[in-house]
Amino acid sequence: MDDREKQRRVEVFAGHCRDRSLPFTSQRRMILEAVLDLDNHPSADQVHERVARRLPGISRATVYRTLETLVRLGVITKACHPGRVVRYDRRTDVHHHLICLNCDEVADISDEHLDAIPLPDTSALGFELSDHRVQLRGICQTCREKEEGS
Amino acid sequence: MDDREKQRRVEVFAGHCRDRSLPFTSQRRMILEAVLDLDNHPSADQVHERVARRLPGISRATVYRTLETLVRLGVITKACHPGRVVRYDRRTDVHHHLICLNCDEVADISDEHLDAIPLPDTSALGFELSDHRVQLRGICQTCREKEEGS
DNA sequence: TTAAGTGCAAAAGCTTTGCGGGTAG
DNA sequence: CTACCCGCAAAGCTTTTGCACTTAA
Repeated sequence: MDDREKQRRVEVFAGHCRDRSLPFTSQRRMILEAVLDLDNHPSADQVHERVARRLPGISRATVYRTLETLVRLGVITKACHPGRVVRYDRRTDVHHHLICLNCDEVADISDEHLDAIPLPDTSALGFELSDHRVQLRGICQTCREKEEGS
Repeated sequence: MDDREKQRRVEVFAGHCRDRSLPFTSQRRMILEAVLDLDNHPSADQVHERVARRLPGISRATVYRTLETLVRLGVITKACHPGRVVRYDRRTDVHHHLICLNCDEVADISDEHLDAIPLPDTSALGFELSDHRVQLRGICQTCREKEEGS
């Protein structure tokens, strides 16, 4: 992500903080910047590792708490995947995922046809629909190469 | 799931065991039956709790190991969701999920239009596509009622 | 000033692993 | 017989929580 877009996203977060009278701390800013730098749907620990390069004393607890705050404010999202750790996604727009059923990795993919599919009416179920994601499930290149090698 | 369908699924698993010379133990059969009984994308611990009703001595380790075996054989699947525990899905056919962004719960939904959407060509990315799922994201009825109440 | 955030350390929750004994085929 | 599974307990990871101190506004 280029610096201009990153700066814009940080400003959006700063605005949310002002609106809600929440302190805009340097830790929070750096945690958001770290998520925006990472394009691999990082776990909290991977975010912590990256932030710690710039701010060596930062606590894991702060990273865990801040990531949940960012999700609650809608600044970032959680990625849906089959694994056992929470993973975050810097993207908040409609996009889709390639999911490897062998290693559980998630990669982004954009496709305008998938963006435009007609969604069913879920109001009868009491479900308030906001948006959608398509998961394309299969085997990633890395895992295929490993299988061939073995 | 009705008993006939359950019986059929158990037979499919028994066949896989015969093909691969794997022991078809009573623990394995009861663990599969428990997953087939549960329609809420249960965690390993929820499966363990249900199996333990019929087989009080069963170990958590056996449940964890057996669920992974069932996934590897393609008898059940893992559900993709935003939470921090692994959750299993008795369904192996194409279907879709309602995902609550508030409580992370997953509910099944079937829709023939979503089943039939055109999938992009991922071969250029080295990704071998097998199938797809659509995640419909929003707020579930339970969470909406809680919000109104507060 | 003060409400909220931060760091630390301990606790809690989920999952995996090593091992001795048991069992399906 | 023999390879594989089972139960147990301990270890390993990820995430949450309580508390004293610090800080943004």
